[in-house]
Amino acid sequence: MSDTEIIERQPGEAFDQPGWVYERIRDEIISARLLPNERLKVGDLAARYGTSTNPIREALQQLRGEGFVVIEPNRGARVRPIDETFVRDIIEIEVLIEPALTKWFVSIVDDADIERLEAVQAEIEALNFADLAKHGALDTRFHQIIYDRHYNRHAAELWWKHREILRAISRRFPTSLSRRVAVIREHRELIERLKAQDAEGAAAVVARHVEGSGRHIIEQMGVAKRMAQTGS
Amino acid sequence: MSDTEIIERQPGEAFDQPGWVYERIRDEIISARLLPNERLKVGDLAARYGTSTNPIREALQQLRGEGFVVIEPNRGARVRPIDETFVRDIIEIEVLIEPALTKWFVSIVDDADIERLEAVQAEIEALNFADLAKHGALDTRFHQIIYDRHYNRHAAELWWKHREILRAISRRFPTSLSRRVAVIREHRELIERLKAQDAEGAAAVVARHVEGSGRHIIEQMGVAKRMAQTGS
DNA sequence: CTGAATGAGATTGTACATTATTTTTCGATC
DNA sequence: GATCGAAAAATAATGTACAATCTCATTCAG
Repeated sequence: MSDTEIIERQPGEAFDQPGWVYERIRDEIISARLLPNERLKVGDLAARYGTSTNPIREALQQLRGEGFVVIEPNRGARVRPIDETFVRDIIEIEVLIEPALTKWFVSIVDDADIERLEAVQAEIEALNFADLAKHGALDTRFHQIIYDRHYNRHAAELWWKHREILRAISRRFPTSLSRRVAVIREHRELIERLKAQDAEGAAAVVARHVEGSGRHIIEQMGVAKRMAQTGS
Repeated sequence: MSDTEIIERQPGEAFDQPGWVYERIRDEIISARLLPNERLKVGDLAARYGTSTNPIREALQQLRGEGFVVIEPNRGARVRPIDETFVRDIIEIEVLIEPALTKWFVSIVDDADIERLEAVQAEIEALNFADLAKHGALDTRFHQIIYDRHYNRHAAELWWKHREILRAISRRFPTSLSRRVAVIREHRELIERLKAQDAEGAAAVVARHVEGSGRHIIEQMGVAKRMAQTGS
């Protein structure tokens, strides 16, 4: 572990429910505060989070199930690297899934859906990327309107899981100007296609949207990596 | 829990490694011996498997991460239903992913790959569904040849996870004659398309193959359900 | 009949014992 | 004197036992 600070459990926040340790470790992995392939010793983590070892062990098992951690028998847990390759892999899957989900949405979309999409989109444009975390939340909500109603819960969950990873990663980086423009434009285009009941067109827009988002994140990760190499 | 038999840990088998409890519970969920939505009490399970509660708790957390179990805070774990809907959802995702993986495979396939595929296919045809479990293993190996070499490890893992679920489910049911014929035919077709470097054709065959496999499993599940209703 | 108190049952957290692995030490051999 | 290897100590994972907390059902007073 790079630094050995102790994380306090403050009663005010959501630090009481079982599972708060899981949230923290997961966040530290995704946000790269825990380095790729770093060993995760239950003793260390327990001291760090001020708990006994059991909550740590259970959190690590859950993270293993989700693929964030690799555990070898009798040898403990390691951080699975969240690198450009990982993002590329996720994006490739999303490029397949999201258009498919969108296509079906066209067949059930109604006026209320459109209104909600336009409302969120208006918020996004009003915010104009001033607050990255908030933008991420809004953008998630935008797409969630489309995917939440889908009958395929498994696919929607998979999207959600991938979404959270990508959101956590991109929280670390600025959004380029060209990307900002593209996001706004593609969202508007998507709404238009949905209004026009154009399933193929909507799917195509989403595919571009996802791919562009992935490319942008990977680029930013590359920049950050080069900065880290030359900087320190 | 329907029956309260105690599962012995026999040293001969793989019953010693940490994680053997996980395997067992997972298997019992997929094979429907643990009923959908059934409560999973750590105390009961510990008694059943002859361990203390910790291994159970960790297994449940891992299963939660994988989506087989749902845990509510302070209310314990429940079996996520593995029903027709679940299978349909998985298949829909696989219909998207597997053709994409196959397409890429066409661009790197060599003679050795083809030979391996043909060898496994020969084994499958020789066995001719005489042993369902063995057929499942062979069929998995067949497709694994194609997916294992893919650069997108995340997609390959997803396929593997889905594959294991479907294999465990279909292990419970017989394979209809028409499905047997279709499996053999489609495998042969796939090999032909791969030989011909026909990416689109290969992808189309795989899409049909996956869809047919899903349809068959769902049908069998429906039959079994109706039998259970009238039978008992 | 409603609703708060109570108690059983189950989950979650803590402490410790056991077992496996890794590192270190020490001695034999080249 | 250096190096390789085996034994032993240290470190960490895994398993067991138990305490504390939460939930839910039941009971009993108003």
